[in-house]
Amino acid sequence: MLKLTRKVEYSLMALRHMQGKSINSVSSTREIANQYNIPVEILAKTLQHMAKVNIIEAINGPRGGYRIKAKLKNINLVDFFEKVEGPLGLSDCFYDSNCMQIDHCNIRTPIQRINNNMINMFRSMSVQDITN
Amino acid sequence: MLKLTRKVEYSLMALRHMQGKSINSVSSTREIANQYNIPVEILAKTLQHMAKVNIIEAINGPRGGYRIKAKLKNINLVDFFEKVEGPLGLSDCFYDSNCMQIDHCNIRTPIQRINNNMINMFRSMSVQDITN
DNA sequence: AATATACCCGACAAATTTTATCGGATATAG
DNA sequence: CTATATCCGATAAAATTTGTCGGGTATATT
Repeated sequence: MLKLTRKVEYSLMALRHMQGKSINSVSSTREIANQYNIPVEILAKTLQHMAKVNIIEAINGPRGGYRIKAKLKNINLVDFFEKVEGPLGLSDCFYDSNCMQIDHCNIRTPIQRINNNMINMFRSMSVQDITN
Repeated sequence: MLKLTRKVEYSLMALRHMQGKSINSVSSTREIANQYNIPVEILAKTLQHMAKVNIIEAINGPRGGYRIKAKLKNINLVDFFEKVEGPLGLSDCFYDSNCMQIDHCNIRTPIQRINNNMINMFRSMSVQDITN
């Protein structure tokens, strides 16, 4: 409960890796996977996804790879988590409402308060705060 | 990702339910399960567990049930989550370290910072803040 | 043009975690 | 005695997360 997924972790690790390199150099999937002991195919998907949502960009062909495209300083953690993993929320009922308890639930409002606190906390941090 | 489990939700719902009743009256598993549309057997286990960690206490026999035992005001959410669900942490590596990446990981420290923020946030709220 | 390297992507499979069920036990009020 | 309620380990089902496979496209280099 309350854990990051590997997909998010791998994404952050890759971003941090790329950020340590000069601006125009690229990092290949294999290079990153080897260095951090990540299964190549999983990392490949993860990076493809980050490219699709424009956080990084892909350079095809030999000597290709990925490099950072977005300004990491301008992406807060809520945006990042949602781009990588989908909607955020301590309970599903805050974004998708077919819950058996919906009519009887007596803790929806209080949990929403905690949820808001959590969201605010994540929104106050940028991806760069982590990859730096 | 970052969701509460049903066990935690059911626990909070039950506590809130009990808190709405007079001090010495008890609530049976069946009563709570019916009212909030929770599978009886699951709720039974959940309540048994809460009794074992002394948050509530069980009264056996007919006309028995559970009632609140601890001062909910004095239990912060970190303690509560850990009593109900076990250790808390955005990544396993903060409490159990057999991770393949441990020697290569480049985001351990930054994630620990977020983790601390989250923990502090939860520690600043009591169970009573939710059940009231 | 051929080749080797690297990204692209859908479908599927394994593993893990969460959620739920079953069966039979003990305690006690009436 | 009996009915109601808690107790509890074992197991099964469901959902989610994590990982694999197979075949594709793009392009730098020779």
